[in-house]
Amino acid sequence: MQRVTESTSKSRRRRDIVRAAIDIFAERGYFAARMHDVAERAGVADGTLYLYFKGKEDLLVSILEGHADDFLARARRDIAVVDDPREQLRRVVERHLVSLGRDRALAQVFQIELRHSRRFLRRVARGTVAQYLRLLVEVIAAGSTAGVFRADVPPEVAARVVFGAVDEMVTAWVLTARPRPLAAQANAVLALVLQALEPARGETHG
Amino acid sequence: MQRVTESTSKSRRRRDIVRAAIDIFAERGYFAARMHDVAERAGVADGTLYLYFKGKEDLLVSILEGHADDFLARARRDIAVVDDPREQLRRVVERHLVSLGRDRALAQVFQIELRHSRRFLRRVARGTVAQYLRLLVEVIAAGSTAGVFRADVPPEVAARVVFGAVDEMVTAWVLTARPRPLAAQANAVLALVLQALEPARGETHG
Amino acid sequence: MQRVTESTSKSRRRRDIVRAAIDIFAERGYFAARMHDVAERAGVADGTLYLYFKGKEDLLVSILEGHADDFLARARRDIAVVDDPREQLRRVVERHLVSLGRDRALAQVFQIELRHSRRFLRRVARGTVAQYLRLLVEVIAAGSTAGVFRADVPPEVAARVVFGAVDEMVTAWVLTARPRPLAAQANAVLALVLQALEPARGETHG
Amino acid sequence: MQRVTESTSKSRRRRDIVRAAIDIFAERGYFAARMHDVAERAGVADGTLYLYFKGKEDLLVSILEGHADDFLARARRDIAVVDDPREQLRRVVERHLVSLGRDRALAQVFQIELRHSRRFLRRVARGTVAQYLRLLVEVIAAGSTAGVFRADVPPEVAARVVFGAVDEMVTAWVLTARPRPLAAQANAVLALVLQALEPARGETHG
DNA sequence: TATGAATGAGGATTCATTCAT
DNA sequence: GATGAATGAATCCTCATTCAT
Repeated sequence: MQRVTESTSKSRRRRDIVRAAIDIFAERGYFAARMHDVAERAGVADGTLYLYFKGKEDLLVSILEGHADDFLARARRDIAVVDDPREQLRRVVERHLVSLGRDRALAQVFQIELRHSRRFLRRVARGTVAQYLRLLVEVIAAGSTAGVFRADVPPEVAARVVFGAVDEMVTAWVLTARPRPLAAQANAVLALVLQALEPARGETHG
Repeated sequence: MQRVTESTSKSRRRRDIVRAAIDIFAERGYFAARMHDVAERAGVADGTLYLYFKGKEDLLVSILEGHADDFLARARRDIAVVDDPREQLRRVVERHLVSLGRDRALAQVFQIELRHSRRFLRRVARGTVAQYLRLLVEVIAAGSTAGVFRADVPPEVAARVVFGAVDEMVTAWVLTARPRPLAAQANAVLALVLQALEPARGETHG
Repeated sequence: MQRVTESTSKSRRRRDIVRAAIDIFAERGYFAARMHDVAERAGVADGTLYLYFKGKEDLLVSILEGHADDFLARARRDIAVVDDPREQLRRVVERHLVSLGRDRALAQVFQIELRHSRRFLRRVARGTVAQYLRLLVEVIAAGSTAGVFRADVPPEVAARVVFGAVDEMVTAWVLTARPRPLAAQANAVLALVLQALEPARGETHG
Repeated sequence: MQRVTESTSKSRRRRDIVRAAIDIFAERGYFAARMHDVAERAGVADGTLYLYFKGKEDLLVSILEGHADDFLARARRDIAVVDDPREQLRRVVERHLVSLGRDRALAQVFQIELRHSRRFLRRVARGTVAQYLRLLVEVIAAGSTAGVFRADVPPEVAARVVFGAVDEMVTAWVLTARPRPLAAQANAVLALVLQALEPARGETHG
């Protein structure tokens, strides 16, 4: 039992630190943020941060990894519970908008801080975004095969277009002073995205 | 006559510095780039940079403004020479891809360095991107009125979706080690974007 | 009986820690050495070190005291068992070289780590070295009286010259990658030292 | 002319910084010394130190090199002007004691700060001290050949014994609160050293 | 205009030590 | 006694910018 308590207290503290980092990074930006601020917000001493993370950069990466895995897992589950690729796409896009739409500070870190340099942008692009794109490619390819999505555009390009459209909505939302809920825009985006993927009007399946 | 020469030499030097800055920022990233590196590449002394620009940040902003205005002017001209909104959209998107596709260092600065912080991202979003979006909104709205574009989605959302899609293509290209020409992807993106904007199948104009 | 056991186990653990400290200090140097390393090498927890020593500095001082007293006691015994001051000097110098020559890590701590700052150098100089010098002064003064050592040089200076010569041999040995046994140089050093102390050629004891 | 002025002012500033470093290192010790203190003492800004030296360690090494080269050059000249190896040795030892004896702060840096770690001790041992020992070996070997120094002890050992003896005098002087002039001890040390090197009583040359 | 030497603010990180368990 | 997680003080160095020449 003691181990459970220890373990719980340890991961709780870790979570506290990550939360503090998200908020501080979102408030001041990654570069302007001082580790001391993060420690203070988390209610620990400066040195304690280094018992849980290798350094400032590791803290930023941990934010990414901690949330990206979770998002991807949920998105995969979304896909698993329905068959229609159009419905799958709808759910994934909604998940994307809802996930970030409910934590603005986290969204700021994802849309801005995690892309502050080529190195980081690349890390995100090759990690989370790459996995996300693979998911979209699968859905779109399946839709093409099933005849509900067009087949005349490479699914990789289509997936990237979908991602870019949604990602841009999130970025715009993050930059807006007093935005409407992000998820409120889901329907409009989906209307466009789903129509973009429809089989060409004359296109016949088979 | 001398004034002309001086003036010419002056603007030549300015251009040299901006070019050096683009290359250095692209190579090392904005933060890692040192003003000394820029001065050296431009073949001037450190202090000379400050005769032409207020500082490092101004140098970055100048890159944006120097190229954005030009791009926007050309895009407006593109629109002026044809009537069909679909063709207008096609030309603007192509212009976007071609403009950045022919100067990779510049594209890196646009897609990465100019977005390294919320402050800069916002500046771009409220400046160049805002104007670009207005252009797209005009085209899309005109298309809706003309019945060649759907009217059931706010043109602001549609414009942002188009921009996000194209922007994502550019970013992906910038991050690719040995990419195919950026413009080669124009047709696929346009096929998706144009279909996304088509009037809904049952939709009637008027 | 239990007290004996406890006490034994206690001093054993103390010895383990000192040994670990000697080795770690010799390997990494006093400053680079971390208390955590010492604890790990000794097989105890970090906090345990502080049950036996006041701190890092105390650990270093303990190395000095633990071995210096022993060395001085043995040197005094060496002197006690022979009468000829020349033989006494020979034995003390040999003892010096043999003592450090058989524990290279210890020698490194004595020759280097214990002198890393003026404060420490002074501590050694006023403690162990001062006692050692007194011993040499006694021997040399006795030799002068007995007419076997010169009397025209202050015994304090002579003692310091002897110490300096031997100390330098040890330091050189400590810095050599694959040295010959330190004691192998005893004869050459002694030949020089003993001749240095001989009565001047024309000098008569009177 | 301007270049001369520039160059002069530059090397003057360099000298000022080195002087400040010697004094600060001697006062507080290398580790306790803060670069800010050195800058303040030298009358320059913190950053200026880094225009002349790579860092704190380079500053320490520069003290060594700046003075060691000079000392060695002078010692070589001392040797060149007399023929008798005994007189040569006398002059070198006197030079050693006088050089350090006239700048106590410098002597502290040489005897203590430059030996604060195995790395530094080794650097000194392989650099300046090694060259110094070579010098002594030459003198001693020449003396052996000439029959004025004993030949039954390796000149390398003899040189090291001489160095050790003198070095220890300097260290003791550095540690003394209100010492007599260091050079005052030259004669006593030389009396010992020179007698140590005399040909063995029965030894015949050739 | 051009130069480039000088300036000085600013923060991540380490690790000896403590003390609640 | 033993543990080891938590503490927090303390500083070197970089580099954008200035300004005397």
